[in-house]
Amino acid sequence: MAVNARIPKGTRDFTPEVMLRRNYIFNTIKEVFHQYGYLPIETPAMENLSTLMGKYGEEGDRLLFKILNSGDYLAKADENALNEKDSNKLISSISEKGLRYDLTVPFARFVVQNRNELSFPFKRYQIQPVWRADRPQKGRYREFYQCDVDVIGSDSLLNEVELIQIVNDVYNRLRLNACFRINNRKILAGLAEIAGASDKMTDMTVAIDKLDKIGLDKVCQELESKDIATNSINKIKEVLALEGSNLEKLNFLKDQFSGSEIGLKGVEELRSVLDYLAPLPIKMDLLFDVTLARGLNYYTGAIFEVSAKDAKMGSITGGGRYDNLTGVFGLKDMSGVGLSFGADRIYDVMLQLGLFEKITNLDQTQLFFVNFGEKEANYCLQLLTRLRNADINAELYPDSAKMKKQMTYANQKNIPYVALIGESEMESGLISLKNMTTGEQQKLSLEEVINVIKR
RNA sequence: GUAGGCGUAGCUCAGUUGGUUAGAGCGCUGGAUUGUGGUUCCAGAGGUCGCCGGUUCGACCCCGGUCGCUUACCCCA
Repeated sequence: MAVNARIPKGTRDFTPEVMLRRNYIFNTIKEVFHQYGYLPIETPAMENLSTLMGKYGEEGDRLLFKILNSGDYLAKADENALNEKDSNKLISSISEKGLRYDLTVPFARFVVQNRNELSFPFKRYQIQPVWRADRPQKGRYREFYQCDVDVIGSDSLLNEVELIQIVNDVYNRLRLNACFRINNRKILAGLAEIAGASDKMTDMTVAIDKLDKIGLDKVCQELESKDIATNSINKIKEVLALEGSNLEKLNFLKDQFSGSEIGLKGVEELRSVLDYLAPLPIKMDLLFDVTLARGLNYYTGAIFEVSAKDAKMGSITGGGRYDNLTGVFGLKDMSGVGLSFGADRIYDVMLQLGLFEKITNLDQTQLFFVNFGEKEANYCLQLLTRLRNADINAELYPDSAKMKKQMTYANQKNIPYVALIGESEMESGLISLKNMTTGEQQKLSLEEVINVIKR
């Protein structure tokens, strides 16, 4: 009985065709990162569960993939938990490792562990898969890639500015129209403060984050259900109704926050960032959005979220500033800011918008040699070496199969040129070169072939 | 964890108020074309209708269960 050839739910295989496109995205992102002085790191797929647990909230713990201990793990299992069938209690005695849930927490662990090797501010990027055990749906996978870029060890707002420029550059290069929304956790804290609901800040942000999805009435309902006072809700409503330009909104909030130090700080931070950016060429929309909250609790300053303007998809990039991410690992006063590009969603959006069609991919085979037989194949090997030395991707069909079969192969691989070398070509020293797009064919010397393909 | 939708050829899907031989397009294989792919024409292969059980003279169709996929909610890239 054959084993079912399947992969786990929410995971994917990537064919060569898909990988060429994915690499185009990854390479574009990397090039921009390099331009701004960020360098790559990698961390292991698995971390100790103690590193991961408790960093993403209760929901996050549930969504962590845990790795069963090696060996006879049941021998050391907590017997009480086992008898009571209490999974949560059992975990710590049978599993001590888990797959990473994002790249930010492993990065914080990395910074603390390697602090003596690093020079600060430390600018790194990291492009690796992460895993989440939630239910897959549109644009959501159980294994997906994040492209994180962070700078840690500097609280300068120039870092925020730089990251916004990076996002702008990446989406310009990918020809994707982006809408960059920005807010500041301190503004949300200020809002909670002037509404007299400071203790309910998390509930408040979670609720108002849903404004564009469920509408104002439902948001107020949710606020009520969280025991937030009616006059607080009215105050919050007033701010949510805010319209106008980014600066108009900031000015309005400045007045509102006269009694909130933290709120004013948030307004000033955001204003500085926008002031820095004003004279710079930013093509994407840049929108101050008071309703932007973002779930992760470790953000303390700016928060960002980017969506594609022409496609229906969740956010394709997100991030923010965190003042104390390394604190839990014993390193205080390390402010950092960063964001993460969701490569899989970017891919889905670009596919949806047909943006891959214009990309000519240089990674593919450029010249294909038909195999006419033993003698001819031997002759081709010499030519292939010279072509590859001239930086031309070239291959020879391994069997002297029927011409039709070989041509079909070249066609399906989308190879633009085919070389035919039989007896007459070997005698003349020329190559019959067929252009697979136009169907034209001519006899050329090797040098001429190189020139035609390089053109 | 909650709630919907869908499982028929390699892929995308049609189908029958339950009736004997289950269809299309694309793809695949062969031929027209033994030194020419893509286009065109001709021919062909390929399905226990997800699985198990029930109702029925008879089930791809109806019912129950089960597995798988998918969408939305929570949450999130």
